[in-house]
Amino acid sequence: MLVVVSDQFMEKRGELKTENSMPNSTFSGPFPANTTTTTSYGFPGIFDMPCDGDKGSSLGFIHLLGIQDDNPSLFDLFQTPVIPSPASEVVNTPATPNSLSISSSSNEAANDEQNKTTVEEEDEQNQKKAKKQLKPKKTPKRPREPRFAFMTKSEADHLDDGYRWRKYGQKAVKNSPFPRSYYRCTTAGCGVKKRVERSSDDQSIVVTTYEGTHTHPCPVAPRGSIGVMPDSSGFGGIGGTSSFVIPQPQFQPYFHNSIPSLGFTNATNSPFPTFFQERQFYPSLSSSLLRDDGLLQDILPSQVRKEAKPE
DNA sequence: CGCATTTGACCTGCGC
DNA sequence: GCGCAGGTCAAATGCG
Repeated sequence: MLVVVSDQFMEKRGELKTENSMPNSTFSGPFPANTTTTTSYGFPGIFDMPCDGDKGSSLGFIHLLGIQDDNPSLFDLFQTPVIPSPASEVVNTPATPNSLSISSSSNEAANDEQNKTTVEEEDEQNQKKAKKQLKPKKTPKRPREPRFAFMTKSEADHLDDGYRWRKYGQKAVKNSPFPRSYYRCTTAGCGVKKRVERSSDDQSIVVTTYEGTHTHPCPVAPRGSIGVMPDSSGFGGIGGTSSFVIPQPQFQPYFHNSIPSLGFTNATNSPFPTFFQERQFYPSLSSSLLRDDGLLQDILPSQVRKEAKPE
């Protein structure tokens, strides 16, 4: 089971406070196949994610089971790109990029009280200060990149999505026994980041948040991913896969009335999740999905379903 | 040796 | 202003 959520939706709806407000448990499945779930964000939709639980690694592929069509929140928003307004985002940006020096001053003040420090310690502190000061000034607060947060049921924390990531940090998360890991795309010039953490409510659920958009093609075509499988059932052939095409967290007019092209998942920098594109390409699909209990079985060939859900 | 990961320190934003 | 928590940096370390 997987639920995808973009904070742009939430922000547009004014329901996103902080990322930590993500009510993980709200998204936890399984959802009955014919049930529309509305999250606390007012984000209705049903997604199904067959998982490769045996291998503990990851994901087979993503199913968009349906979106409540009479609710504008998701589908309409997907069709209506919500590019964060820099003006609104940067309104409160301090005009002083000197915060670093200010902070250094306070450090010096603090150091003044520590007259017992040895020469070595002072040198070390000076070196640290110098090192800090050598850092390029922090750029003014940037508008936050569009983000996708989604949950996957997996024993593996870091899912192979075809891109190469470097872990650059890990932090303990308040009210959660599990740390949050921070990854950055290793491709030069690509500033996409992602955070990975386990749900404190269900440790089998991994919450992954992507931020930014890849500026390059996927360097490694995920094995058996949606994009590379010849099976064009629309939801990708699967079977023993351990990776998938990660959604590209971007909202672009690209989707609006775009011409369906089944080549969209060719591991390129396609700006949007495959399954959302699918949704866009077949807008009538989910309507029927939601009105009957066909759902997955209506979408997928029986053979694929069998592979997807070996249980 | 080069690259990835770990981890403690630091920076920053936000709420009180 | 202060403290807290999230996010990032970068040196140290590990690994192939």
